[in-house]
Amino acid sequence: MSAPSKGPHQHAWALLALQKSAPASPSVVPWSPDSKGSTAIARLEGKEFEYMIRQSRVVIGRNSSKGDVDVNMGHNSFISRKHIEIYFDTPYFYMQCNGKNGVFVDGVFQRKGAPPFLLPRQCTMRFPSTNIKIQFQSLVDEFDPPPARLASPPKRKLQPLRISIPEQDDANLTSPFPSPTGTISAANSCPTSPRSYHGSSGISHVSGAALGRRLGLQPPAPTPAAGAVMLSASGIEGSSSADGTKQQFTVRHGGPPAAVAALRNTEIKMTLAPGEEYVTLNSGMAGDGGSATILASGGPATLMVASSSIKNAPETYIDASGIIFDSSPAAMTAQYADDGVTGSGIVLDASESGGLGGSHNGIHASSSASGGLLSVGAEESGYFTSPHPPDQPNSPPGAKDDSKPPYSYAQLIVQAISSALDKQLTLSGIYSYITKNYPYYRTADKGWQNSIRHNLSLNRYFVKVPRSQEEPGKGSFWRIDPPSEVKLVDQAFKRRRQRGVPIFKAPFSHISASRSAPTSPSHVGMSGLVTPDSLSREGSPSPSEHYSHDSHHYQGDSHSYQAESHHFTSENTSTSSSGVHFSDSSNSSLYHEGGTATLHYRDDDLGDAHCDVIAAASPVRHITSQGGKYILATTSGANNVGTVVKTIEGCSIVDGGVVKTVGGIIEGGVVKTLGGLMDTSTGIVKTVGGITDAGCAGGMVRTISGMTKVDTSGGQQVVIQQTTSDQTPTQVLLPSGLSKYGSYVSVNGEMRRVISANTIGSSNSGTVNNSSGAVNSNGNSCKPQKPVMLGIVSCGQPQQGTPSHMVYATAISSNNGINSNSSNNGTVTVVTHQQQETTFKPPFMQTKQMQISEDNEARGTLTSTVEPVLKKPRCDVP
DNA sequence: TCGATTTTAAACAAGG
DNA sequence: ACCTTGTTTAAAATCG
Repeated sequence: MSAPSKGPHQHAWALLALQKSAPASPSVVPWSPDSKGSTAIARLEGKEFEYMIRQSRVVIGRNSSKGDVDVNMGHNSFISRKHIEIYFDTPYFYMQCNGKNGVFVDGVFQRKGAPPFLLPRQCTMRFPSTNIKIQFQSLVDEFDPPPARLASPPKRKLQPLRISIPEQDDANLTSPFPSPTGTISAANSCPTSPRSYHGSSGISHVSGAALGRRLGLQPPAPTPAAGAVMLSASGIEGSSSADGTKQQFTVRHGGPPAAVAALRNTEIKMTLAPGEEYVTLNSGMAGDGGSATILASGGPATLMVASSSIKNAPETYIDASGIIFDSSPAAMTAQYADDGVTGSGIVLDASESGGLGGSHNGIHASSSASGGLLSVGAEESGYFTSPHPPDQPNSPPGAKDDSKPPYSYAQLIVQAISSALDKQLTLSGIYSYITKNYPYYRTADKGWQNSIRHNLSLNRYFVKVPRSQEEPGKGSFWRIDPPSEVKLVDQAFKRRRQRGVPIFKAPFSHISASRSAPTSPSHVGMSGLVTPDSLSREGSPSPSEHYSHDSHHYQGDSHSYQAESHHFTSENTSTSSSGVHFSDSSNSSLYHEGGTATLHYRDDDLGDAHCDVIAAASPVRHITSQGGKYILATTSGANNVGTVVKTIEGCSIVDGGVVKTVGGIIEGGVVKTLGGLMDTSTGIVKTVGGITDAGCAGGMVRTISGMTKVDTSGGQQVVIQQTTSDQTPTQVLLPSGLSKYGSYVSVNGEMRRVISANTIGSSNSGTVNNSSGAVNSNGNSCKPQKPVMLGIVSCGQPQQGTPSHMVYATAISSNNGINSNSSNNGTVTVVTHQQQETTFKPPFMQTKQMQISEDNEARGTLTSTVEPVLKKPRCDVP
């Protein structure tokens, strides 16, 4: 697709190559003002072109109908028409940025409209959000910009100074914060101070090291403004003096416990020798239990990541593969202005960050409530959630950026959709997610978008949801086929073998490669790794596994392989046996509720997985997934007692460090259901995905498969539907016997909260009924309104032509556990998302009444036929 | 080599 | 007229 050799318009740049070429190492030539137009005074070099500057002013941007520029970078929405102007004012070159996204000069962000920037003799400019770079090189021999205004030193070879931090005994690693401290002082010849960070008051705590293995610091934009810069990363704080001659990094406690613990008693001092551009700091920091590396490039290192700093530093660039900070205020606002994101997130961008490269990630500073935790992922946008490719510490700069992500288009789509708050995205939203998280796709080449559309259309796992009439905008929303959502999401971040790339880099290899500190306990004894080869394909479900219905669709269809092709391996993903494991449970407690984080698959060695952090405290004890979400069940603080962690639909409890349930429901400390249940007194697992009727220890196990009788006393219906309010999740109306506030209904494993009958009857606020005449528990008719629920509540996996199927419905009374006063039959009305088989019109809502004939085995069977949710009917079958 | 899967390209239609 | 969105066909590329 973006292969340089292909594509029609492939590189308008090629034209530029015709302009003229200079020797690979252009010789410095004297320049005189009257030599304009004949003698090259500077040289620009892009990926596929070279441009000799012969005039005093050059405009770099993209051609448009309004005219051409001197250096056309090709069509790219991230590049403005007149993005950069370079002009010569004897004896220096200056750069003026007019592009709305700004530009990086040697990794330093230059915002739009900033004062003219004195270019060093040689530098690299990069257009934000792209990997498009231009090398600038002055050919004027008088050229010798004064150091004081040197933006940043030209990139030279990384010459890390490695400093080992004394290791601590493992026992102490997880113990809570003793008081630490050490300093890193780095003499530095670069005299700049960061710009407008509003002083240095805020001590920032950044816990990115949880995920990261490296910390990289990049110089801030050179501004005359003085003021120290505070730096904090995982308990490391630092500052640069106003004169820029010295940097001070102080390791303190004050970050999240784990980070603090990891760093405690650590004293770090290091000095940048003259000429040194980078300092690499290896420590036994938090995170993978291995190393954390600080890369401070030649300029004054600046790091601004903290809750208190966010508003002052709306953008921080961080290497996704590690933690590389490159603070650049305003850039993000510009960059993401189109998305209405204004500075609440931190963008990761590492194309120039010390050669570590990385895809975009987002981090989001936490509130003080979490002790300065910094979570990864800006939940607000839905775009900042990001996968987390494994490090490639020794890869060349930009290599990772440029490389194609090891995910199929189907996976990317799932990633995108699942990252959205409401689990749906428009096509353009999907594009945005991908381009923001995977720099590879930021090229002007649009072929991949075609492929995305192709996938959406062909893949039956993707369902199109029409916008409501009131909703403006073009295009439908795309969702993931609800019954498959968990499975797909779970697979969405599993790497596959890179197509065309023979060597698959094992996840974790970076850890062992870079780690100088002891392996964390969770890594020790890690076993059962499988070779990536065994998963290099998006595995088809094994025949014995569930979802066998898949094979029933489109049989005989010559293109069935396409409609069915995007299989994801079927695994148990709904409980703790999902195989998802935190890579470092002992001290990586840096995840923060509301953010996102990266998990590792321990059992299959598939590398990192994305997750939404529903809740997290320290240290993380357990992770599971449910409903496409990952849940971190944790304990709190030092005593590990009694932290209740809220999850999506219920909550988990950790009691005395023992996980009682994950993703389950707890009321009054009593585990009600879901996600596996254990008698903590005996350690005996009581249920798997089931429920008990009372407290775990003494309660009778009611179900194994998460289902029990639906109470139909009074002949009332169970109505499952959603309110009209977009803010409110799906809600469930139950008969009086069950319709108690705080009750839950589970449909196909998805827990739905029960709407209080009283609430419905009295206010009817926001809760609607469908037109089927269902009534609430008071017998009052609810206001008939069009249900807006699509897809989320499903009724099992309907099979074409199958007259009945199971409905996995669980109803739980909040008061007395399972309501025993139930009859044997009931009716469940489920609003499903149907698509007509014979037409090609958009799917429509359908309400089905389904009889549940129950037995005491707590399993019901739908006796009515539900139209198969056939997603992609073909137009013509030969 | 073969089949399954995935990617790429492109034609085309509809709608804004 | 142009662009985006969406569907569909066809074929190339990958991979086990």
